[in-house]
Amino acid sequence: MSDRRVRVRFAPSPTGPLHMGGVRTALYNYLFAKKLGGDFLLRIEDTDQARFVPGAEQYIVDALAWCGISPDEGIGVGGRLADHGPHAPYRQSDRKPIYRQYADQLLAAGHAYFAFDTPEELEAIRERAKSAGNPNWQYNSITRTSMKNGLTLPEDEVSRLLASGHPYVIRVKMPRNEEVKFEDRIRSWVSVNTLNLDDKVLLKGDGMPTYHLANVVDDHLMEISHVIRGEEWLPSAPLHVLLYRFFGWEQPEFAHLPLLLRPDGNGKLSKRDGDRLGFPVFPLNWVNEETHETASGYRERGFYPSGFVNMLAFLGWNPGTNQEIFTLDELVEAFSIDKVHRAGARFDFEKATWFNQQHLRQRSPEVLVEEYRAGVQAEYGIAVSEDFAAKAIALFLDRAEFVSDLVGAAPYLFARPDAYEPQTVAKKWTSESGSHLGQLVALWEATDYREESLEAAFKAFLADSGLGFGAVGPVLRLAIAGTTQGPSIFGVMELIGRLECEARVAQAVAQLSPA
RNA sequence: GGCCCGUUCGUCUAGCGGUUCAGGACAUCUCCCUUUCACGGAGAAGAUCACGGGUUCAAAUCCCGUACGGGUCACCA
Repeated sequence: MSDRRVRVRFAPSPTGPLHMGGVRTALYNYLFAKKLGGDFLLRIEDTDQARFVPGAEQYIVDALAWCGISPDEGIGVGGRLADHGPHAPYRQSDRKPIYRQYADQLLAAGHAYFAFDTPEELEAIRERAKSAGNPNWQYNSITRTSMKNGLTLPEDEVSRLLASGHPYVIRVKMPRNEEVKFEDRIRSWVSVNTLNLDDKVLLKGDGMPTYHLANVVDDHLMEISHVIRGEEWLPSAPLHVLLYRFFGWEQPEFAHLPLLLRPDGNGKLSKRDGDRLGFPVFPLNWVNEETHETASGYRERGFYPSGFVNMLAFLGWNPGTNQEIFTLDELVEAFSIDKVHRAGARFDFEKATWFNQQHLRQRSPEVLVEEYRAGVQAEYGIAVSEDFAAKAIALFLDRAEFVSDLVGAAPYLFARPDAYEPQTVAKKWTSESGSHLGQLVALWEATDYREESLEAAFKAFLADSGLGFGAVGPVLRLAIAGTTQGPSIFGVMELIGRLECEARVAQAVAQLSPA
């Protein structure tokens, strides 16, 4: 549109935890801004005081910080819950005094008017209309002529009502029959006739602006160049276009993002879907203060922010190449708003875990070692060495999607088996098994107890005794790990060491081949 | 219901008038590797590009209808 500096904003309302759809909206804004060398701001839209939820703002800031989506301006810069930037404050409740003058400006220009109808009166009218067969009564260019407002009341009556403190709102005076067109960056031209639009409230009875006024005023004041938001805003975009026109302001470019759909059935993914579908819908855990219920988050589920963000980016966007694994910085480089898909994207948790698996494998070894050690400490209360961690990771990385898999998949690295897989015992453990293991233990005694040596000695034993791998291998696994699943058993043995291995063999023999 | 938006394998998507009887990824299945489980490798199956009309020498790609899906219709964002 113009050559002004790219400035975008993410403007959530603190009515609860931010869900993943919101995070994706923030992400696309961020990617767009960073790709174009612009600014990404976080503004809090808390004009509805009734719906304010304590902790929600902090949650939003924390969630974005975890994802690495860092605001340049507004709230949450540096992960802190404070205003930062030349257009402060960035919390709309703190900007309350600003909006009135703009509503007055519209009033003076004849683009808005006072309305004195109470919520109760409106409710009654809607009820009446509904029973008369009109399910959707609107305060619009037709009905306003029979309502209690600045357009129908005599001037002195309006002044009297205003002076007497009668509650009122300020509504936009929607033009009667006009085609409003704007070019959406993702959907191309969108056009709506004002016949279908109503006289939306701009300034509420409590003096607070509604979203429509606040968003237009703030976007203008904060020099926002592109409004990138969810598709649920598309129906009210024409109103916003009209407001820019009424104010005589340059209109930002619009881009309405496709919605995230539920994996089951239909409809958009909502906060209420929570854990009901077996996966988190929030980036971070959220504890409901009233019910004390916890809604689970991707972070606590073991996701890396990079994997989570990568997955989100691909829900509705694609670089046009076959590359799917991206870091945040790579996403910035590859991102283009024009490649955002138009249709809603159904979320698939399995693919989400695949993304994390890919990111797990791309972790640097040093970082992974530290994550592993911390995980083992937390899970088993054991401090393992870096060397141990590195070896364990090498052994288990191929079968893990999360760090927690690395830690949790092998409890037998940290404790003796307390049970032996019954099916395998029944199938593989014979009267000879104890003797075989005894001979192996003796053979291994002479080795350095490294994976290769253990395996070599094992093979030599098989050759000498004429036994097949199947006769002894599973038995050995059983004795050491209790299960037949897992990586090279010799690698596991090296890790846990000779003493422990011998003790485990003794335990298995005692339990499975009682003398 | 009105208005708006959308519709390519089960899912996420590539494709922006011809070189595509549609490519990739996840999931599924088969085989190989591994006498385990994974990983990896090779392959298979899976989309008459929602349907119907046009436009064009030529359409998944452009236009119009229809169907279906979604969003939205508050002094909520």
